Amino acid sequence: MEPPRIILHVDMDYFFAQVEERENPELKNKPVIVGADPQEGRGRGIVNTANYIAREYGIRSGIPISRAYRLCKEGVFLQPNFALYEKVSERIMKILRKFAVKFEVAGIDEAYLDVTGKVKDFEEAARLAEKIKQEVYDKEKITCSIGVAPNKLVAKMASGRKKPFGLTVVKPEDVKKFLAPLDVDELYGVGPKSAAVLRQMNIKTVGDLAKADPKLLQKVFGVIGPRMVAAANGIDDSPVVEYEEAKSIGREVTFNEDTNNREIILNAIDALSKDTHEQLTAEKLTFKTITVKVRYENFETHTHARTLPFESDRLSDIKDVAKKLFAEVWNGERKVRLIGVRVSGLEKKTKKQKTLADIVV
DNA sequence: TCTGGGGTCCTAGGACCC
DNA sequence: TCTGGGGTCCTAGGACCC
Repeated sequence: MEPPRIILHVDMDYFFAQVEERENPELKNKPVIVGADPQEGRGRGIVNTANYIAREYGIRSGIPISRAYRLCKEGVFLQPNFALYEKVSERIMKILRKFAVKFEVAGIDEAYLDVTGKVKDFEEAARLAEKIKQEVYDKEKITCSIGVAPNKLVAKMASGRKKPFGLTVVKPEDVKKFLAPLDVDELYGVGPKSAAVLRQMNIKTVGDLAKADPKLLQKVFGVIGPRMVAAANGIDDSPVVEYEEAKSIGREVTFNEDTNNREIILNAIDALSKDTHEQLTAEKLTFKTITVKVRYENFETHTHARTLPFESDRLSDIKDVAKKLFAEVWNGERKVRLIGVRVSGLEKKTKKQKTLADIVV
């Protein structure tokens, strides 16, 4: 028998708002909401993070900023300062990395650490997790919560159980009884749509899902059906991986007001193409496929894509094709809420690729 | 109540090739 | 005279995650 892996999931507590509190301690006793500009209740967009005081008003990540404003007019509403959060995040990741045998960044405020072999058992892992929490706090004055478990899935589910500055350890023999009472929509990978279908099948808790017939779920959900049953049983072999190449890069904007002004939309496509191209250049990547995304005022969303007969690194290819694609789908009248540009079919740049694009054009 | 912006993975149909 | 089977690429849409 293989010894169990020991995986930590580190999750910064209410990260964006906590960084803002650290920069400006006066915020600590106030409801702080980081997200889109509320514009006195007319603003678009959503709440990114709210501190615990704001949560007492019913404010949560993901709710419309206009609703958050109505719930708490006296709150401190801040627009996200991503450059700052990224700097803080990088420093914290550097601290975390040195404790791990294998290390994986999972977004700006989360990471997985595989510490198998570095600690002898889950008791020692728990002591290590406490040490990590303390060091992050001492050096960066940011609290985080940690889940310790035999795999990433359970570690992730565990880190959110006690917050803030919490630690939850789930030993291999306790995995099933840890998961079973949770509501089915709390399982990683089960969103609102799947949860609604599961509830109709009378599968309400993760324990119910663990006992369900994988064949039946495969009929209803396809390949993710049996995977959901495995997850409900706490089974997850996915490794902690250091880094993976991006498969696509893109930018999108929601307009302040829905618009059918061609010039405004085309200017936005120019700007989005330029931003996308800058990242592409920075990462020395070429692309083959350009995709335009259009969302109308009723939230109806369409994508339209074209693949080039060659690998390109040129901004003009993104702009020209994106505009052409947009012209092909837009009737010139419908009001547009969001426009997006994305490139995929990415390859690391090599010397010789350039010539092919030059021959074709 | 009115729904951001960055992504990933899966499905399904059609074109095309052997 | 009724029209295989497998594989890959492309496109569009949808669920999900942070």
